[in-house]
Amino acid sequence: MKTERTAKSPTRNRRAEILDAAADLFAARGFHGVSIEDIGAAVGVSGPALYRHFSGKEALLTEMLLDISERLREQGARLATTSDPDTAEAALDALLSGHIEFALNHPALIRVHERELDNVPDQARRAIRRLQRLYVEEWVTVLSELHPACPPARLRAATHAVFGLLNSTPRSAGELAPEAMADLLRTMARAALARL
Amino acid sequence: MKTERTAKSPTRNRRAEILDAAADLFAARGFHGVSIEDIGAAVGVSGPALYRHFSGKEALLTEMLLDISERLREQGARLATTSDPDTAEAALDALLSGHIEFALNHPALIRVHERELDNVPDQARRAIRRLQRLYVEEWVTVLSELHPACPPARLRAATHAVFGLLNSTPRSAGELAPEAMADLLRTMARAALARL
DNA sequence: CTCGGATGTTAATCATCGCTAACAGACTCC
DNA sequence: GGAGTCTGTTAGCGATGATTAACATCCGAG
Repeated sequence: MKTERTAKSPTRNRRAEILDAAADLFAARGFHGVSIEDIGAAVGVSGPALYRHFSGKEALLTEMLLDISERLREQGARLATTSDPDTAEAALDALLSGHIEFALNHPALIRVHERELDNVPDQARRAIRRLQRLYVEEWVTVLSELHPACPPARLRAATHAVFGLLNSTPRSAGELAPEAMADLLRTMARAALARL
Repeated sequence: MKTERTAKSPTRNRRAEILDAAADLFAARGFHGVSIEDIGAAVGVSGPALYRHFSGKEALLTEMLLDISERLREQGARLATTSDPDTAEAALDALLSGHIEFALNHPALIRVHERELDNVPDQARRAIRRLQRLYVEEWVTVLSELHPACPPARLRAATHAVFGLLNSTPRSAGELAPEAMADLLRTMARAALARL
């Protein structure tokens, strides 16, 4: 175990650097609108150097989307259950705040996550969709406690609609200060979900 | 003026056919993910035949986005003023219903409108943005009557957020029947905009 | 030292794509 | 019946882009 961390550390950083840069580029111009050269240039290396870290462009996107979906799902599972198990209200608030924070801190990731799922190979796409579904179900579970009479299909659609609302952040960027934006989104989402 | 209409009618249909097919393809795979060949194949002709109707791929997208933005703006201007000029409530409801109907009837157009603005040439992009801005301002004007104390920046951000909510339709397609979906979206949007 | 792996570089390959060219059938109008 | 326009077709050109190959460099371990 002697030198393991020192040897891998630079690699890890490079990978993360590449993923970050690629996320920004994909968010701005779309997967097909960005070349391997572009991504390389964004991190200061040029072109085929990326193949030392990823097996290809699709693999890069795949890892990005898997990571996002996994983080959201994990966060969802954590927030929906831990905090104050009595009130579903509290759980919903936690989910809301968590999602808003993520969307405000990582607008590029949100955008890519929303737009580029179709460009990932079949098998990985299924895995990503599964994670997304689990995250949605976390919301639906909480919501169904607040609205027992509401059919699940409607709750699911409502959840997607709220995601659309919360994920509007990257499109209205700069209009409002982050805290003001967070407050606005929380207020609107809570109201939207209050009566279903 | 003798033969003008008969000569142009088939052309017009072809153009519309191409725009429709291209909208579906762009919505599904993104502008750069669709080839001229693909679009041609979708309408039963093959490849370069499209150049008889459009000067290029970018021109096709440009016309599509200009048309959408223009339709929304026109609809916005009409609905925000005509119906019951007394109550801003009624105007907001009209805007909401109009937008929901458009989103449900043209999910592909909504998706393209949301995603592909960056792929249109500078000059046209400015024109499209102007139309979008006018449409947003229509909403902001109505909202500012309902919430006089709310700063315009917040109203603008709220409008974008509601668009995000309403435009979530293409992503949660098939979960709910169209009328049920329209009802849900209207309910949620109204609630989200009730308190700002 | 020097060997080996990790990380880059440039040059070349191969496919795809947007677009143009050259040519052909159909229809209208004189 | 032939000229002209509209709408297609196929072949080809030039550019771009993903990926691979072949070749350097650095650096830690033995």
